[in-house]
Amino acid sequence: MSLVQQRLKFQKSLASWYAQSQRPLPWRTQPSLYRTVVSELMAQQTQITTMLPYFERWMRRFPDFTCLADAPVDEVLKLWEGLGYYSRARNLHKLARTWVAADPKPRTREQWQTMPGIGPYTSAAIVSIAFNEPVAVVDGNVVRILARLTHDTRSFKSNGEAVKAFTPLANELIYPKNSGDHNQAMMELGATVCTKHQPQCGICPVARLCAGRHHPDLAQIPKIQRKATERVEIDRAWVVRKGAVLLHQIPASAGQLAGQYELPKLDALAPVKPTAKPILSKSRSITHRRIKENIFRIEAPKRTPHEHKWVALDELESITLSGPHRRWTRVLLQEISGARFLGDPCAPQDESDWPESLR
DNA sequence: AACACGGGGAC
DNA sequence: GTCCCAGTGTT
Repeated sequence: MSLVQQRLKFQKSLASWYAQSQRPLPWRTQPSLYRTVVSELMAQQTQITTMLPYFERWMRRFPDFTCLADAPVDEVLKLWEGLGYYSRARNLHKLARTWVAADPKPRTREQWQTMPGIGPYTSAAIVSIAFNEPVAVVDGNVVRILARLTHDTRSFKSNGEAVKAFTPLANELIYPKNSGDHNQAMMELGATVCTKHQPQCGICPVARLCAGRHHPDLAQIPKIQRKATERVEIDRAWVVRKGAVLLHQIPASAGQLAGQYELPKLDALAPVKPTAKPILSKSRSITHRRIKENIFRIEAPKRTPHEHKWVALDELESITLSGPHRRWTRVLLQEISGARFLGDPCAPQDESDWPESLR
């Protein structure tokens, strides 16, 4: 008997488990279209426990589409600060303005998918939860559950391949009378029972329908190939003179961050690496690369190198620091100037947010 | 199809 | 350290 043939049992077992065992998340206990949209955007690539306090704070400040649409973008970004993937906040803000202006309001999946920040996953989540449209969501949780239920040991080239592979089955299994809860139940099961590490088959409501249940390799499913993480280390210089900081302007010929400013690379200014420890070390990830940046405090060079420029503090608001360095450059700037970069949503406002080395 | 985009939780 | 998280937009 295939899983699809037993889908009624599957749906029923899942639904009654979800009714009893779901976590009381704020967009479930007090549902609305707006809260559904905000929660789905915030939850993209972000664990629920991480975004939960942000969601509560957001709802206090922006309780509905209109309040959000009326807010300045800087304030929107400020409340998103720390969550990462800031284009989500910009898109959510744009979406609110679009939604308020729309008449009639978007309703179908196709209409929602034209909204900024809304792709195949989020459009399915919104229309199934808010409008009971029978469309399956397929995220990392659903892929993991379905691969294990069918004991699918294939190796997928990417997450996108895996999502594509399991979308038809996910749609076969959906419970059309309550597709919103069905979708949320699938994700809840993946988040709390069918977890990547140590799946809790003993309490799984659909264990008896699971082909992978008794296989020792269950926790290795699904197999999704990842590019090896490449590690890169970059040393940068922190040079201050008379209330100005030395920055490097990325050439206009550069592809991505052309014209923007960044902290200078250390070897462009100092022939030998300082013996003192860096005043700041931060790592960041971009796709398969892990970049560690060390910032050293050094003395001003005799000559200002090509493409470098002294930027006075009162000019700083008018230049664009390249995204990756923005937050930490502002922190350092704040230290020397004592200024509060109130206009910069990425600048930590409290001393407690500063790195240890600067307090 | 591949890559940029963040920061943190869990192991 | 590693992997992954209620993915989307751009090239």
